[in-house]
Amino acid sequence: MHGDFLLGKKAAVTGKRGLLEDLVLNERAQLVLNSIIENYIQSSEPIGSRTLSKSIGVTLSPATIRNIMSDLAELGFLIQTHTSAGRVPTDKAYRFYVNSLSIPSSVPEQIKQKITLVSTEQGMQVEGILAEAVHMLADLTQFACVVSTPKASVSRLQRIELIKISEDRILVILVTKAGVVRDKIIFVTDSHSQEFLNSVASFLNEKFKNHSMQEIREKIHQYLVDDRNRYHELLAQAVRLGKKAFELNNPGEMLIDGQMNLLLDSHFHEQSSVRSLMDAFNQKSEIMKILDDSMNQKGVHIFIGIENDFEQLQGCSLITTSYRNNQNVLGSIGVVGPTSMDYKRIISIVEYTAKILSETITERSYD
Amino acid sequence: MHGDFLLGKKAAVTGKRGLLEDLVLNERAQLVLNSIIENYIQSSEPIGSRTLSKSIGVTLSPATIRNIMSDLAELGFLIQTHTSAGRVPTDKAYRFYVNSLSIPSSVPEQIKQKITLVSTEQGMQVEGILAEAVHMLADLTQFACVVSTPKASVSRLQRIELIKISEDRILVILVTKAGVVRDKIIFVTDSHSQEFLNSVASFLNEKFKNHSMQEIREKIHQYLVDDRNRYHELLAQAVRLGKKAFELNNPGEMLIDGQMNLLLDSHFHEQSSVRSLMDAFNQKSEIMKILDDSMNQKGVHIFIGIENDFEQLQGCSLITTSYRNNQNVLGSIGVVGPTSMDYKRIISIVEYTAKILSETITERSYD
DNA sequence: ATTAGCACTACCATCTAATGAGTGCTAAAA
DNA sequence: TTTTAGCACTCATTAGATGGTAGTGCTAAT
Repeated sequence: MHGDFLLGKKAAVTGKRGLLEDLVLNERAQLVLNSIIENYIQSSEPIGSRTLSKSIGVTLSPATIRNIMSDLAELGFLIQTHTSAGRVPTDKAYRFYVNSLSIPSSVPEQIKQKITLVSTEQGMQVEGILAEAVHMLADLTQFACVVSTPKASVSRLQRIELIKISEDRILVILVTKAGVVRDKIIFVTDSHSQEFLNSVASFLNEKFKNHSMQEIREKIHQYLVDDRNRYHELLAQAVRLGKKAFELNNPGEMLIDGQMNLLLDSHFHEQSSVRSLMDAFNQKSEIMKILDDSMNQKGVHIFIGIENDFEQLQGCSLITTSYRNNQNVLGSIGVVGPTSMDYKRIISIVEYTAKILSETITERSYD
Repeated sequence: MHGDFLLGKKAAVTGKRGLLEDLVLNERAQLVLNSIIENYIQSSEPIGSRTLSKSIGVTLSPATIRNIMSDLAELGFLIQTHTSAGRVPTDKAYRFYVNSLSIPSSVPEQIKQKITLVSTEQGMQVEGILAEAVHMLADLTQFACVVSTPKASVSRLQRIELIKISEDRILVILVTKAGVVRDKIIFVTDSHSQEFLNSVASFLNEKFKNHSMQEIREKIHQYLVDDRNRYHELLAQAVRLGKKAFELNNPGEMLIDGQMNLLLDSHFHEQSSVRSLMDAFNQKSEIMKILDDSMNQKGVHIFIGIENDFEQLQGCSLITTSYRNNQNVLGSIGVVGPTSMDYKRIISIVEYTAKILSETITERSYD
């Protein structure tokens, strides 16, 4: 309870780091900081000492709060837009705040009811379900939302079909266990009859059903290097066509929804930042990278402002988590919003949405 | 020839000052009007008599121009934002202007080079090509662009595949001649072996290949009402499954790109109009209707502001045209921008893009 | 250690010209 | 009769000036 001014002193002594690890001081400073953050999340306006002294639970005079704020500012948790303005939390502050959110807050029943995927009823495919999920998420959060489609490499084969289109073109249709249908055209130098393609397809189906694309590619590679297989006509052709058919050519798609929400959001009304942000969405690759990374780790991932490696996203925060079926992690879904978003709320919504999405997709999986 | 000299006609009818009835003056009024429009398209700022007197080719004093402008205003071609402001063209003026563009202006070589669809190289499908086309169009025009995917009803069957997913689910894959692959799941009450499904599929393929979906649906209907077919086991099942498989369940999709362009466009910076415009895009159905209509008529279609039946689009202009393969008109592609868009330029770009798109898709068609 | 008081800062909304681009009208010139 | 010059007028936009307000930092008293 005592030693409030130790805040600054201790900061100096400990090199401004051990400060908030100190229990006593920590509690009050933390209270003030969290209070500022939550106020700011609500109002989006700089918080002054007077305002805070009223809204905060404990009775602290504005002057006291000013002292604490001053220290917090010195530690880089708060900044002022100008000399006589209130304080605004920095990215560092949000990080601190988010870390302190130990118990994941539950989603209000009212919101839960909104998070349902109706697409199941129709004969809709995975892509459609994802589109619906990301749309719903955008609607609920009023931010931009992204979802990566299931990675081809991890998904396992349900069925392959080869359809002769012309003398040199074959349409390949891959159906994965996760319920994704992919089609692409491969070009061949020598013509095959549809009957022959059928036997190749059934050979491939037999050999590779239930294997992941990654595995299949590896096995095909083995066949290819094994010289003995040359003399088995069907096998040789199957391997040759299979190589092309399973070649990784779909780089993993990403669906975006709610970009407008950001444009209409007051936090992004500085023209320049909006432009580059939209470019970031158009480019896709960088955001894909983030989604891919978050696929491989459990739980919710939070990237706040400057923490983003991708420069154009350094003005926003990202909240992502993975979705899965009962077998594999398939992809990630996430929200892109201002750094001053309501983390508690958004995190819980993203989490819950991913859960529902996972359940829905599991239902639809072909196992 | 649209020689509708609205100007002259109306002037004659109203006996307006005798000024604009005269052919010579008429020409001059037209010159002034077109000059105002083209100036405004460039600058987006109200055009005053002094400015115009300088920029216009003919030497006319500001005072004279004021007189002409005053008349044009009275005829509803121009309005003033406030008493002492310059004049701004109305929708009626744009319509007049567009009608007077008799010779379709050609696309500059520089732009032509930009309008190429690279997707052909990869084994990309029609949907991908459309996405690329609409993206390119959005990039080039800096407006929002839409394209409708090929209508299922007119496209002809290349191949159908039935894949057993579970006891009660069958994955149907339809490949059309236009190169579109559609998949959907149908639910059945009694289980079939994959072998049986194969025979059903090959039966359907044999019977219906090259027929349009519309025709197929009709034929199936005939089979259904013909009682005799009940006793042919395969036929009966084929018809039953075929009915579900060919059921029109994809309402025709639409791809949108470049919505942001509108949001960043100064003409749409009044919050309210932006909102409703974006809602219009989200709704899709109304815009689809416009695209569908324009599919059935040749050439480029232009809808200026108030001419749009759809209220939320009455603040913009639409320019659409159809694309096709060598057999059928497949869909439409279009641009949505401010009424003050550079019609000459946009029209020619839309036209040329559709041409390239048609060529690309024709190449990829399975004929 | 906390707080009250005070001087100070900077933003913000409001008001007031001053400016300037534009008009309409009239009367003179072509 | 048509065109133009001239003039009075309108109204948006801009730049200063002003008072109010929300905030700070510092100091001295509690």
